[in-house]
Amino acid sequence: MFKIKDLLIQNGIKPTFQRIKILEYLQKNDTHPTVETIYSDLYKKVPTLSKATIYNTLDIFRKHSLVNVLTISETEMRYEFNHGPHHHFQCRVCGKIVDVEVECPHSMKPVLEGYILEEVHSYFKGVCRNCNTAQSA
Amino acid sequence: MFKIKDLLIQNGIKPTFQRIKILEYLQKNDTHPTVETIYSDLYKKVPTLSKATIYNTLDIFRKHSLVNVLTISETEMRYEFNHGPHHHFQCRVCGKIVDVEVECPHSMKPVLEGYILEEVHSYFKGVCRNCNTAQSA
DNA sequence: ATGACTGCAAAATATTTGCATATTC
DNA sequence: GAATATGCAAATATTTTGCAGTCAT
Repeated sequence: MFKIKDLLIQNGIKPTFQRIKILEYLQKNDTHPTVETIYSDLYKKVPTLSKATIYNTLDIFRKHSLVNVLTISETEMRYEFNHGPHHHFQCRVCGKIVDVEVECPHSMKPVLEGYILEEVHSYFKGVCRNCNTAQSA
Repeated sequence: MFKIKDLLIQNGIKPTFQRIKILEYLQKNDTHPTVETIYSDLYKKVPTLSKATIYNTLDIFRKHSLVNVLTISETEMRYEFNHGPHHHFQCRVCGKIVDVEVECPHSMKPVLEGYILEEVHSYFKGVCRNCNTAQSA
């Protein structure tokens, strides 16, 4: 029931109302939202919410690996609930970002001896099925 | 001798002094610079250069696939001369970005039927050899 | 009660735009 | 000479910061 709240406590993060709502939002929405989107959507339920709090909160979540930050967009950051390793595809037409499961060795280690590999990010761009079929029709 | 100039002409881009210098800079420097870095470095030789021109010029180059845009940094864009497909590694300590050759199938197609795949971006983060050995020493 | 969190507003940073001047062919 | 490119400065957009007031435990 209080999974999100417990998750915060487990990570040593004080479970305030705003933090719970923001993390809940990310868990429920796999849309990789911008800060602006999070703000607009949560504003309805949490009218006192400010963007500064969202930025601060996301930064804390990131440090605890509760959320991932995507740099896939060229103009602003996208955030997602951390539900394990996967990649992303952004549609050039509608702009939506979807998760992609890719089997990919990412065999960098043999190439770069002596390097410490900590993060692997991959993303793809193109046209999604919806926009593709819409154009063809 | 005028390879860069010819390259611009071939692409239907008017080869102005600024454009030649910017593209030359990117060809000679594989440091994946920011606009700020390009500006600081070129300012010495091209004192009249403005950042607006750099932004405009890079946008033109991008449209002609002469340069690639990297979103690997969370705060600003990085640019590189387009010398074929490869990936990137950014060091968490020194911030430098290096090219990485990775054999990776990126077998997304079987996963996302009906999608048009146009771009593949992959980047890695961690600690580079220099910073790694420096820390150990 | 106390220490941390929030919200506001201002600041900082990155990028884009409008327009007069300068440059290219 | 005509058209386009440049440079400046202002505008825009995103993210960060300082501080007074509020909230959770």
